[in-house]
Amino acid sequence: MIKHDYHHGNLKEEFITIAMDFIAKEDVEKLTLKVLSDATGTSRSAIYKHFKNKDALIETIIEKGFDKFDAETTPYLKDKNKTLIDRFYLTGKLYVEFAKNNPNLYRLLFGKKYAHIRERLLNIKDEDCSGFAALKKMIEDGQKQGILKKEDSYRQAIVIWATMHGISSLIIDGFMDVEEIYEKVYNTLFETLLVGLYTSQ
Amino acid sequence: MIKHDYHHGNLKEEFITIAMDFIAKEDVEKLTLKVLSDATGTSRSAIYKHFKNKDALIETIIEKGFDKFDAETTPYLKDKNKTLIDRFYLTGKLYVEFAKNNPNLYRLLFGKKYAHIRERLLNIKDEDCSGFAALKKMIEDGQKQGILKKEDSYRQAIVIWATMHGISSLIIDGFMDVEEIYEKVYNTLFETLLVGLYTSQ
DNA sequence: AGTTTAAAGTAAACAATGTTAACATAAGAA
DNA sequence: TTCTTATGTTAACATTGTTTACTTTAAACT
Repeated sequence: MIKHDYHHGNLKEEFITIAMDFIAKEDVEKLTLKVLSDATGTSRSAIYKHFKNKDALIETIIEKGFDKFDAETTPYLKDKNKTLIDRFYLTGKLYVEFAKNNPNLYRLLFGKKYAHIRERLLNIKDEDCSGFAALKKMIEDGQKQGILKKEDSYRQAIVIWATMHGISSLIIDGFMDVEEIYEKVYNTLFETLLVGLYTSQ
Repeated sequence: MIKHDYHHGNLKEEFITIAMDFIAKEDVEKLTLKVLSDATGTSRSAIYKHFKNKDALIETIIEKGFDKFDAETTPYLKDKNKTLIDRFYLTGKLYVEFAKNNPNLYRLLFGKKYAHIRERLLNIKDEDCSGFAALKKMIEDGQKQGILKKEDSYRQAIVIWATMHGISSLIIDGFMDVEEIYEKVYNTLFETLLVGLYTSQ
């Protein structure tokens, strides 16, 4: 008598957990429905009782991913015990380290492939777009304190973000021997950015 | 009597042309062998007489892509009629505009998906890696002229590249309303970069 | 010219992919 | 107990890249 184990219990949660764990190790491209069914001991189509389709699972992963991203990169953003410059420096470092430690997830969150899903979930221009909004506020604080040039804070935020995104992408997409030069490059980059945003006011 | 049109003539070249044209419009993910066979009026397996497999075609596309990239982004690099700063400014702009005008190709060249192929074709650290090597030389010129800080030119080149790559990626991967703010963002970014690389020497 | 050979095409089959439809089982409410 | 619904399964589909065996044609060699 074959035991079929119908009614698995918490299969939906298990799919999500397995998918997150998988992406921690391998690219999202390799995450197939077979991977999920094998890992749960179910059939390839079982997932359709819990998600409309594969994209709906990916959407959940992206949501969870942004939660993780926010949790890991924002702790210093509002830390009143640190100077503004330290907060910039440390937050930027957390950003790049998040990408380094979670390359597949970072690409999933910020890449093109699932942009149509991401766009449904967040908009940079929204007030409640936590990370970016907090960065903008920090910049405005810096302007008031006379540390940063009084320019359009949205543009300045984009410039900072673009720089961090650029170095993160180059690292995780295989353009550098990361371990050797990462620290030095980050410091050069941060100094460049800070000085550039500061002077000539 | 069915005319089979055996021996197409220059099928290999046609495959390459069609693939390049396709990528000019749609993402490389959507470039299937069926697209190629339909466009040439051949069968899906015809391509295997001209390329070992699909990756081999992609490799050719990547080679051609880098040729195009170099041709379109390097003209000002060695232009003796312009100041160094103008050369920086204009080259950076050509870089971002290449990405804007060829988003799918840019992603193919600089993304992760085909990094294993790209790595066989070029290495940033090589002397003959035209674009990056030329940038480094330009930076060293700038240092001699006292325009740029005397730091490790490799690191400075990475910082400049990362910044351009970052803004390009954000634009083509759907994080901005490009047309509205592109010019202003680029200028803020360039100024930041230049001032940052200049001062505190 | 006639024959041979190799290049360059085809068609048919494979396994893997996401997805759907029809069916089966188990759990809980009536 | 019976009915309903949630949650599984199996089988089938079209599409993907790829391989194998076969076919046609062009060119090379007597």
